[in-house]
Amino acid sequence: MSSDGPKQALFAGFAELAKALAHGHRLEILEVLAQGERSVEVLAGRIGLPVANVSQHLRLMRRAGLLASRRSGKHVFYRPSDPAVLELTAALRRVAERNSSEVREVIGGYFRARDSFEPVSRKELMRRLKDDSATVLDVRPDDEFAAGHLPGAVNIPLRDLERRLRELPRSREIVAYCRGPWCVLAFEAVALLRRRGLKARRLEDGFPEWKQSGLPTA
Amino acid sequence: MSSDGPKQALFAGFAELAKALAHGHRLEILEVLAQGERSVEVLAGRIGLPVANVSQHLRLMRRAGLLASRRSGKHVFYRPSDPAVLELTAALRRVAERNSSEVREVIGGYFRARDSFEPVSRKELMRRLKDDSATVLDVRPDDEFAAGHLPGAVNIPLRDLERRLRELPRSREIVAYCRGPWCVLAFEAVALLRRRGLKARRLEDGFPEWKQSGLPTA
DNA sequence: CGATCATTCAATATAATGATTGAGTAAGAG
DNA sequence: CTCTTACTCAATCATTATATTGAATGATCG
Repeated sequence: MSSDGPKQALFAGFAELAKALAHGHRLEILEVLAQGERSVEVLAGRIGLPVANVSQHLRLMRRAGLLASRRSGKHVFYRPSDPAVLELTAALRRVAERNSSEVREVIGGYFRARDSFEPVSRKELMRRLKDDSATVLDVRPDDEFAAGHLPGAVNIPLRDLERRLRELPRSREIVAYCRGPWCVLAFEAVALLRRRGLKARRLEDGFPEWKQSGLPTA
Repeated sequence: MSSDGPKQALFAGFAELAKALAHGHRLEILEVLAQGERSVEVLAGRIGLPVANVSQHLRLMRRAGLLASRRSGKHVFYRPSDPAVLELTAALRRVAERNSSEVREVIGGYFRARDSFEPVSRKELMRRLKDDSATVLDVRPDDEFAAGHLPGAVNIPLRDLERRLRELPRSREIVAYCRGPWCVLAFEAVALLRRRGLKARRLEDGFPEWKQSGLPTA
């Protein structure tokens, strides 16, 4: 795995870590785990892959040092081994947004169309929470909501949003969020709400970023 | 390259970027390029690989968005496309230092032995530059020194250090630095200087980090 | 223009990675 | 103790990555 000198050995070690990140499914797994620890089975269901395959990816990431796991009864729960792991994925995202033509294309094509208005910053949302001038909507699945969410947030998973529209105020502005800056759920939610005539905007990123920036959670 | 939804397309794009980082030689190339732009040939010589091989790696990284290039006469010069790229490699390093057992082993085995005293922080070095209580030693090759260095630094490439020892003061403390936090050159330099009875310590990281933190350069 | 130099491209062999399948293991339930 | 559940491991095959070689391109210089 390592060549001769300590220099090469170090770079090989860094490269191992990067390899562990270098797969779409693994990044997707990491995004879900950023919401809170999960069992292999739940993860597999969430991202639509066979359990054995997810188990392989998890093992690889654990070996590389990205993940930690604990056993509780029949279940094994995985989680990011370190907050620095989330900073690493954030750094990856930032570079990709700005410098990867493929990524910029997707952003320009899909996301831009659904987000004609500016997203709400964390700071601005904090202000609006204080003077109670916005309804915060969490569109993640309920188990992720249960593992932690923004203070005062209402949880309506995206798949239920259409038939539970009446639970939302028509006059107040709604701020939707989900797993992270490019999580599709919040984009879809905002688009749906606007089509139905509600005032909706999107939080600039998701729950993990909110939590990591030290803001209060529930 | 991308599967169905925009979500998968995005993750695939992020993964492409991570793949471009996921090779020891490519990280080594990036470390050199972090010092300043370089031609393919010089790079190949610096890290000891065939030119064609380096060219392949460079093309791959440029396509992924990590690098930019410009042609000048017969030479093509490559450089990191964005300061965020260096932040990304720094994030990778941080996670590896703390969570990769392989990396921790190399650090514990090789580097720790050569660095029994604490490294000097950028802040501390700034203070000591102001009251002129330390000699700053840049042990990188002269072309990297020429492309930018710490103010007042003396350049003695590591390979010349032994025979140019008399150029260094025996009474003042010497602070050595090179390309980055785990660059071997500075470690070796400090070890050599101490063996010869000089007072030497290592800067906590290298020139790119100094520059990126906004401190003055020459 | 032809020679030379720096770089890239194309072709190839070798090696590593990823998904799938089915068997294996650990913990709890009955 | 056996059965079920949740996960991991091992083996396979298809795909993709890497290094090497030699040929092709692009730019300068005599």
